[in-house]
Amino acid sequence: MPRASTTSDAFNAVAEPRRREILNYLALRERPVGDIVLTLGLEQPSVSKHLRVLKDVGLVNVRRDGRRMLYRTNAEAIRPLHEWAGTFERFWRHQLERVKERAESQTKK
Amino acid sequence: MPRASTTSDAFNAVAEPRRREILNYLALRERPVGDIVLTLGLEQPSVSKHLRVLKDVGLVNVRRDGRRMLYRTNAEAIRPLHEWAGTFERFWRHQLERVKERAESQTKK
DNA sequence: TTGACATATTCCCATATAGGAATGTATTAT
DNA sequence: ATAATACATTCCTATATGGGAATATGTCAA
Repeated sequence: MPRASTTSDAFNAVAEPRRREILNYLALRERPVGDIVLTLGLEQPSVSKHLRVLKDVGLVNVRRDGRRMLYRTNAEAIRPLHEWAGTFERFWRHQLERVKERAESQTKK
Repeated sequence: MPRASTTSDAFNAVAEPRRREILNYLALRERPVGDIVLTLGLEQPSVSKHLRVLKDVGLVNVRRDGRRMLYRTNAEAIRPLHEWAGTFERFWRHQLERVKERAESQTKK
């Protein structure tokens, strides 16, 4: 069995660094494909393919404006990721405390 | 060019749902491989391979205990994911507000 | 209509996978 | 020493990938 498709969920879609960059870029406001190409320095077909993946998992929305397509990040679709990662917050806090405690006991010595 | 390796970073490593389950299971306390096998109902070699990936990207720590290997989630390694996703929080808040506003104006009508 | 512009799709390919099966390795118990 | 236990690794295979190049589609302008 190969890896799950990039379009199977948000986790797989954002595993690709360029797609994360695109999401960052499109978070503030909608942009045409050409702007992404220029700003991120990728090939146009490459950008279109990444956008296809992002659209398929609902991470971006699109609308047509003349001959341009305006894409925008759908932040809501990133929440599941944030929430899953957030369940570990209390654990890394504990870990940091223990590191601190050790550092303090070292200083006393 | 194929997809980046699962061991290239935390984003790629956690794209696999079983690996996320393993991280959840190992968050509270360290556990031997056999416990993961029984609890998650996976094949032992499969679990070992997933653990290898998680270890390579620093998402779990290991120590030997006799003939058992005790694994534990390193929550700290999940933070980058949480932080990246967190940068979108203000955007989904805005979106929710707009949804609320629309719902309210609908109610008035 | 024809051309220019903006974007999407297709074709090609090398590569990393996840699972299954079989086997290897390390440690303890007898 | 030998067997049993607990994990790890290797070999196999089908499949999805991302980039590059070429081409297709859709929309506006003259």
